[in-house]
Amino acid sequence: MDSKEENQEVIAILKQNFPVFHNQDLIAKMAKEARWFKHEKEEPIVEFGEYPKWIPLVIRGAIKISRADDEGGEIFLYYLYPGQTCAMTLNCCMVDKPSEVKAIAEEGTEYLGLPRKSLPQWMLEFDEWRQFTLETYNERYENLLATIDAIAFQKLDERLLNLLKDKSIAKGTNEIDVTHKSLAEELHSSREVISRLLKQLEKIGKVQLSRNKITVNLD
Amino acid sequence: MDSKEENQEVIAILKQNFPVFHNQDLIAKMAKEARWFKHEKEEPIVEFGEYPKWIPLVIRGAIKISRADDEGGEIFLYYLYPGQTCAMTLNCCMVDKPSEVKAIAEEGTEYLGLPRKSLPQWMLEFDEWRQFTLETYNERYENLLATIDAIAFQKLDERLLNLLKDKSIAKGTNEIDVTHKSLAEELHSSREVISRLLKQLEKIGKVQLSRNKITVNLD
DNA sequence: TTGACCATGTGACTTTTGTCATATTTTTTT
DNA sequence: AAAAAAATATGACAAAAGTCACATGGTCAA
Repeated sequence: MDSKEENQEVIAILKQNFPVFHNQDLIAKMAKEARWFKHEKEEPIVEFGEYPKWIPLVIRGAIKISRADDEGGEIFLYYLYPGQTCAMTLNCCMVDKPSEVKAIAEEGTEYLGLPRKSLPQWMLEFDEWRQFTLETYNERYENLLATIDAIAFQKLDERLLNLLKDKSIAKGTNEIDVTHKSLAEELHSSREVISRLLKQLEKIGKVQLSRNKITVNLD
Repeated sequence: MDSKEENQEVIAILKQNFPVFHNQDLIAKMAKEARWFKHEKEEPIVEFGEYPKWIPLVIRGAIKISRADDEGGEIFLYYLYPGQTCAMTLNCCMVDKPSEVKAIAEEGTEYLGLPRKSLPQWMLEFDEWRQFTLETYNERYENLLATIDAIAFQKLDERLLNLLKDKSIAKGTNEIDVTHKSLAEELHSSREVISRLLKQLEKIGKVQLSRNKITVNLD
């Protein structure tokens, strides 16, 4: 396939996953300057403190965004799904500052990376791009508020069940491959506690447990 | 004082508090269209679910932003100080949606309200305004991350002390007029627990307690 | 000044969560 | 196959935070 055909395909994929964009000129520029990224499951995409150079337009899979503290503590924030991008990265790219969050591919994930140097120009030139930027900020702001609600107002068992439901959505199946240990890390809790709560959830029929796998009952 | 002189004064105050803005044209438009707001201590500025019509450029005092859940629960998010504006309001005004947070004057507070209808035009016209918008989003995003860090990683006594220090900064004095009850609400805890923790903090010399007043020792 | 209403203090107890120790089972490595 | 590593289970206990009950003392209005 020659480069022109390839470009046509990128444009098609962009249009399919980001129907927000209509402006042909903008779409052409995005397709032309974008680089294609693939990440395997569990692969780190952006580390805490790293300077992102590409804004990810998610095409397939899900990206897990989480926050880390000084002593290896971690807490899950939210997922990025196809059709979305990351406000944090957007911001980092606009002002060239290090990321305050960590991004990991939750599943096999593909995204189009837009180079940061193009942003200022697009910001000036395209109303659609400004609109997209604002909506992205807005969505992430809401995600963070939802996270705060969860930590401040919910008990651990409730948060655990919600996390499992989130993962089920992120993976597109109710069979989730996780260990109790990794769940504990994402909720900033301890393995034993999570094991116990999972047992309780199993007892009341919300989940089924097996080794390295949890099946969520979506009602 | 005639309206032209008054306008000159607004311009001076704007420049003084928001040195980010240099563009005379933008400053003139802001001054012309802004409305002046004053709020007494404890006065509500924006309720949860309300549609804000004015973007506040804080001139004096401090605005407390907090989040509420369905059952009257509440949690403090952050303060807005002179020279700042509210990303949430900015967003609400851009897309005309209800506020997801609550704003209350922590002290006697004054701000310039910019009418939402002017935003789209300024966004197109002024590079400085775009820049200011982005920086505002960025700051609020960082505030929320800091809040999440606090709730997820810190214990209640640490959060309590930090809240008192924040208030001390917001009020510009280390003598704070608060009741244990209101502190408990802001931290989404209970009055008795806060009373006990305050006693402990007093014992180790971090604060002095008296009725309706707490003196913070800043070291 | 008397009673109503706050704000605060405190003991006793519960719930939730975290920690430690130890056991069992499965998987992987050698 | 034996040893090591990883995942899970579980009891006992500790710490953090929440709840209930009740006491005390200040403030303010009638």
